[in-house]
Amino acid sequence: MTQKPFHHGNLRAVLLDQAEQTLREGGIDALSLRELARKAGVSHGAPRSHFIDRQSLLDALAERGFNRLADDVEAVIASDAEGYKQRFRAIAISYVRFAVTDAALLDLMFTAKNGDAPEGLHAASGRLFAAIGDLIERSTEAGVLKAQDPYRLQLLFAAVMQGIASLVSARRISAEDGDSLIDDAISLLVHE
Amino acid sequence: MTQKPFHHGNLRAVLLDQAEQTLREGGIDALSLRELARKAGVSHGAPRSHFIDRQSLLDALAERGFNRLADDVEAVIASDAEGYKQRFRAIAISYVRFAVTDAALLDLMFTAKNGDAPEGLHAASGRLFAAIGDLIERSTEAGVLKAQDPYRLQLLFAAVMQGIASLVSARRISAEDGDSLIDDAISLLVHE
DNA sequence: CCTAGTTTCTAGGCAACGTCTAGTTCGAGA
DNA sequence: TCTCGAACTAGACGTTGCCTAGAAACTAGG
Repeated sequence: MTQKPFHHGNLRAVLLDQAEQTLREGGIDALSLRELARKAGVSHGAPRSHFIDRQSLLDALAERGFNRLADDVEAVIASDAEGYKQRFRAIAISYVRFAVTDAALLDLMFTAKNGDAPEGLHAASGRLFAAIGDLIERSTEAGVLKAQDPYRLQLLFAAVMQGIASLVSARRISAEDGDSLIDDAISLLVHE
Repeated sequence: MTQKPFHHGNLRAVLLDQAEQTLREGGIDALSLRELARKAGVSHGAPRSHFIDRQSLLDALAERGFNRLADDVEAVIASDAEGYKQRFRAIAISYVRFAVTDAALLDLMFTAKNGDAPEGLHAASGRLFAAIGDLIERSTEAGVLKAQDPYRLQLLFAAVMQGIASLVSARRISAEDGDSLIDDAISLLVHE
């Protein structure tokens, strides 16, 4: 019978995983540091060694979310197999799927904190937008975009995705309608 | 010297106004029922007569938000003076301005509660989307829209606005960039 | 191997909050 | 005028985030 070691050794990662799960099941109101500690089998003060604040935990969660989304987008871009239109579509679908399965986390990611975001979070969100910008740039060179200014188009694409995700996440439209909207939007933005 | 009456008489409205103000200044984390009661000069249990829950207060706030936005949109539609493009633009600008000044409230409005929303809230959000749908319909008859299915176009327009508002509200883009994005988006959707 | 220093975790305490309940005050209708 | 329900008070309970002192365990440098 192995006895519980004093040092957990992996607490930070465990807390983040559990927090993400809780966020998925019960939303942000269900997320409490003490409850997280309880589930991890540590004392209520233990999380403080890894997250000075509740907000600091939320920031770390948002950062992970951005990185996961950026990974998806970069993977799509890296797969040169399909055409540009298909790649835009794949990105948008990833985005909406994320919005469906992790609505509360997406909220967290796009809720402006008072003042400024910590460095890691800012970098992670930058990764996502840079990846989108990259695809836009390549598409511009390929001449398949219906607009001129790449930066503004990048913002517009991000806005459309974020908007669809927001409506789906708020249950205002179904995930299927979300997919239809993606097709509509991409048809307006990209010709192939 | 008039003595403080036992019955406040207007407590519900006062609480809502103060809550909206607090939301504007400190975000949702700064919103507490007890603090609201303190500012209103009533006991900490008084709000319970009007809002059984904290969530019930938030729902009421979201409902007011939707109604205010719907009022704006309906007012724009009612003013037949300008062309359709200008009216779409005016609506979108109202939307983004709302997102800037009441970011936390907009978050509240588009955050899916677990389960279903109360009747009043659902009706209020329906008003907003119906108003937008109305303008879309009229524009379709006038033949100034670049897409076919009115319902999907309504959703797309809503998604674009919500997306721009979301990015602005999250401070990811400036309000000025938001206005530029509106022009870009409307150019794609409407010709005149 | 051992020891000093640092990180991780425990344990206890504090103020604030949401919620519940019993009882009080007021106003409006029979 | 009486009654009854709505609005409000006051006190309590459990939970939370945050703080602090100190114990435990890992990590280097000798």
